[in-house]
Amino acid sequence: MNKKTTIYDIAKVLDITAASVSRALNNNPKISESTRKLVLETAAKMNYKQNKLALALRSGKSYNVGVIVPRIDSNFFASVIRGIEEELYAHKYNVIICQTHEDEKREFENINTLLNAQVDGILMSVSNFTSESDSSENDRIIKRVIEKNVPLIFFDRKKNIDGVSSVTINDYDVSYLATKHLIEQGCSRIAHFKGNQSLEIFANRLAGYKQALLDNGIAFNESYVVQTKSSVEAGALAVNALMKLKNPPDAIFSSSDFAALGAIQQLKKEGLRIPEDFCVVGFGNEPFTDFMELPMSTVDQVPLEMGKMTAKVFLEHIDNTGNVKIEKKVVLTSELNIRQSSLRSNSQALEVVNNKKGVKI
Amino acid sequence: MNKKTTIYDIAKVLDITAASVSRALNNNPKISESTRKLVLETAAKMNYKQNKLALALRSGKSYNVGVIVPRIDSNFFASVIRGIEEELYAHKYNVIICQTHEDEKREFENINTLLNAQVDGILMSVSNFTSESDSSENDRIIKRVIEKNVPLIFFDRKKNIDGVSSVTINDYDVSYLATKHLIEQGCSRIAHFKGNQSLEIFANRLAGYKQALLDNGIAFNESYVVQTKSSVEAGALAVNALMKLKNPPDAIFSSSDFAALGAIQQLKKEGLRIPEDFCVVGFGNEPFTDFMELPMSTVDQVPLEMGKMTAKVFLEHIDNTGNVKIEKKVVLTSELNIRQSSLRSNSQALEVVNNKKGVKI
DNA sequence: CTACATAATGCAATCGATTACACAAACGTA
DNA sequence: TACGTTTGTGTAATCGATTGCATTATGTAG
Repeated sequence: MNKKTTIYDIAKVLDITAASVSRALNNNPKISESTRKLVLETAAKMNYKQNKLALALRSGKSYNVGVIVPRIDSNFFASVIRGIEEELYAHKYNVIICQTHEDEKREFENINTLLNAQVDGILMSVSNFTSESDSSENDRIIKRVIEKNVPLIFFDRKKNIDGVSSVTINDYDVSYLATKHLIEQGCSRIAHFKGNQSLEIFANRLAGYKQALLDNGIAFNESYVVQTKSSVEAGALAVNALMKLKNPPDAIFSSSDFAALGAIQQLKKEGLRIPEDFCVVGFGNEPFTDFMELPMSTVDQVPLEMGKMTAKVFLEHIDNTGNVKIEKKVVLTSELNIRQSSLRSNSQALEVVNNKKGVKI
Repeated sequence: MNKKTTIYDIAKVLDITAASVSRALNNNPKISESTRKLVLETAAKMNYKQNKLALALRSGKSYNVGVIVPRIDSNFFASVIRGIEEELYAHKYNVIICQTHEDEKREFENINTLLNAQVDGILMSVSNFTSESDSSENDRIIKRVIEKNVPLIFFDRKKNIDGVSSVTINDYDVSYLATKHLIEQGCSRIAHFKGNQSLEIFANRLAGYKQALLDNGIAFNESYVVQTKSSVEAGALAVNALMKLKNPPDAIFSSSDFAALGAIQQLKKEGLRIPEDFCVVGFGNEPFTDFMELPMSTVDQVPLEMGKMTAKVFLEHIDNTGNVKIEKKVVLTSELNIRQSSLRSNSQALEVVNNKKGVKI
C-alpha cells in the first residue's frame, strides 16, 4: 500500500531516466545544474530514501559490521560495543550484534550468518569453550573469513593467527604491577584466581603475577593458584579452599572482579579485616567495585577505548586499498585502580597508578 | 582475488542455468532428484553461501531488525538487548544496534538510517530529551515509519501513538507497592526521586507513589519530591537538600538505583543508620544493589523478559499477513526485591514480594 | 502413431542503484 | 562552413537470487 519511492519514480515524474536521477543525487558532474535542482526538489517532495540494499548488492559494501561477543550484558562487553558503535557511527557503518554464550557452535553459526549477510568486517572476542573440544571447525571458518578478505579484528580475547589484527590490553604488565603493589603493601603469601589458560589474556595474567613474585624474591607456590569462573559463588568457594591450607594466603590477585567480590564477602564472614588482615585486587573495574562499602582495587580494562581502537583498526583495513597486508597488534595500557581493599599504608596514592594511556604497535 | 561463489558459478560448472540451481537449493519441487543432488554436492564443494543482500533486495525482507536505545552500556538496556537478540536469533533475524545518547538529532538520524537499511522492524526505547525542545520532527518521522508499514515496537520508554505496540512494566503498580512497603516499615515522611515527567514511566512511578500515600492516610508533600538524574552524585545532592527541610523525610523511594546509592552514601556520612533511621528503595535492580555491604531494596524491571517479549511482539507483527492491524500493549509484572536497606521488621520476608510473572494485554 | 498430460529445464524479468559507453546538441575555432 | 570539444542524457549491463511463463523431453493413453 505504501511503497517506497525509488529513483525510477522520480524519473517518471520528471520524464527523464533513472540514470540522470542517480547522477543528480550523487553530485556527479555529468549533469546540468537545472536538472539537479529539479531532481533534488522532487526527491525531497516525494520523500525519497536511498535503498542501501540495492547499493550494497551492487557495490559489494553493506556498510554493516558484525560484532561477536560471548554476551552483551556484561559491563565490559557492553562498553566495548558502545565504543565500537560510536566510532563507526561517524563513518556511517551499522553494528550487528551476535552473542555466543561461550558456545562453540554459536560462534561458528554467528560467523557464518555474518558472512552471508555480507558484512564489511567482523570484530570479535573469542569464546571461552573448553580446550578439550575440537575447535578445528571454528579455526577453519576463521581461515575462510581471512581468505574472503573480510577484515577480522580480535579484541580482548584473541587468537594468534597470521594476518589477523587485534586490540588487547597489557594483561601481563598490569598483572605484574598489581602483584607488585600487593607485595609493597606487605603481603607475602599472594594467591591468584586464574581463568581459562587456553585464552591468552588469562595466561598472561598468570605469567605477570608469577614474574612479579620471582622478581621480588617470593617463591611461586602452585597451591596458591586456583582456577575460578567469573562469579561471586566461585570466588567464595575458591577462597574457602585457600584458607584451609596449612599456610593460608594473605592476599589475592583475582582475574575477575566477581570472584574477588565473592572472596571478600566470604573473608568478612570469617571475621577477617580488609585490608588490614587480607588484601584483594580484582580485574575488570566493574561498576560495583567502586560502589562497595569498601571500594575494591581493580584493573580498568579501558573498554570504551578498546572499542574505539578496534573500530579504528577495522577502518584502516577498509581504507587499505594497496596490496600490502596490514596486521596490527595494538596493546592498550590499562589502569590499576588502587582502592581501599588493598591499601594499607599511605605510601601509594589512593588513585590510579598507571594512567599513562599509551598505544604500542 | 577470492570472489564468492554464486549460483551462476555452480550453474556454469554443471552446465545448467542459475534458475535450476536456485530451485535445487530451495527445495522447489520443479527439479529432478538427480540434478538436485548434483547441485547440492557441487554447492558444498564450492563452498557456496547464499548472498542475503540479493535475497533481501528481491524479497524486500532484510532479516535485520533495528534496536534504538539511549546507550548500550547500562545493565538494563544491555539485558533487554540480550533478550531481543536471543529471541530473534532463533528466527534468523539479526540485530542492528543504535545509540542516541539521549539526543534528539541522533534519534532522528538512527531511525532514518534503519529505514534506509531496509530493516524489517524497529524496536526502540524513546530518548529522554527535554520536553522544551521541539520534538515534532521526530514525531513526524515516527509517523513515516508507521506509514511505511515497518513494525515499530516501543519498550520501557514508550510514546502513546495509535497503532504502535509497546512492552513495559507495571511502573504504577510496583511504585505503589514499594511505597506501601515503606509505610509498612513504619516510615511516614517518604520522599521520592522522580525522573523526567514527560516520559510515561517516570510519571507513572510518581503517580503510584502518590496514590499509595493517599490510600494510607498520608498527605502528599510536594517538597518531598525531587527531580534527579540517574547518577550517584545527583542522589547525594538531592538527599542533602531534603535533609535541610524543617521536617526531613525518613525514607526515599527513588526511581533510580544510582541516585538511591548516592543518597545512602550521603546519609551514612551524616551518621544515619539504615534501615533503622532511614529506609531506601531504588529502581532498576542494577547488579551493584545486591553486592553492597547493605544490599539495597529495588525494583527488578525484568529486562531479559522485556527483550524477549518485545521480540515476540515484533514477530507477531511480521507474521500478521491479514489486514487486521495489531496493536499490543504488553505490561510485564516487575518484581520488588526487598533487601536490607528497607527492612526493619521481619514482618515481610526478605525476598521477592511480587513474583507472579503475568502478562496483561 | 498421434495426442495430450506431466516433468524438468531454460528464458527473461524483477528488486534499486550505479556507471561505462554511446549519442546528441550546442558551442567554439579555423 | 566544417570539424573538434564540451556538456548533458539515454541505453544497457551489473550486482545475486528468485520465479512466472515458455519450451523441451518424457511418458501414457487412445
